[in-house]
Amino acid sequence: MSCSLASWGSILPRRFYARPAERVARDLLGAFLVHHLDGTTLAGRIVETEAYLGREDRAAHASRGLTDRTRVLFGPPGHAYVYLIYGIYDCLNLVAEPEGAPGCVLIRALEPVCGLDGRQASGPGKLTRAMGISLRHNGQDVTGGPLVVRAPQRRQVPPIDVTPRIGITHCADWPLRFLVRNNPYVSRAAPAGSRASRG
DNA sequence: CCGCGGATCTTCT
DNA sequence: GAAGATCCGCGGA
Repeated sequence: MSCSLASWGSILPRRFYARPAERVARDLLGAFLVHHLDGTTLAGRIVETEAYLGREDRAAHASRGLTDRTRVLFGPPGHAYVYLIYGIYDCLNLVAEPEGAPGCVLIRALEPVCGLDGRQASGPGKLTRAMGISLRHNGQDVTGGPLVVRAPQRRQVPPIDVTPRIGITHCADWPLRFLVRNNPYVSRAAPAGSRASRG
């Protein structure tokens, strides 16, 4: 992999995101998160995601309904939802589902591709720090602009593991975490017994 | 290797 | 006023 644009596919269109969050989360594996910042390009391959749903998902911010904070989640798909966690780290999500229906995908780990200069991007808090992503990106369109997601150049689906989500107390056993199998850049390995797959 | 506590602050009750 | 989609460093086995 390199910083050359030829290494990546085209920008994922809005219709890619206008689907159930768990489908979007799965299909984002292998795609590239690309950030053009201050004349430089930062990029990484998405290797770990989690889906967060709507009302029924008590682990999701959207389960509390429409508030100032969750407005972006109810808006059109293909936008960034960035929030501050524990007063320290910013977490990046991509809004899924058709407009009006809440749902998003938390980006949890990247395999460094370009410009990260040795910075770790494994873990949602470290990822945003490495990529220069912060609260100012909240609500930004990721189908055009400085922060975009691009398809793999070849539409090859990597082997995928499915596990419960990390660090939550509600709905802690729902299988909504997706990771590229055996990839060394995932934030945590798949717990024993929770392994599932799709080729 | 595993578990625990602290940092730090926004959001919602 | 409490909890929280995190991370790091410490102590013990």
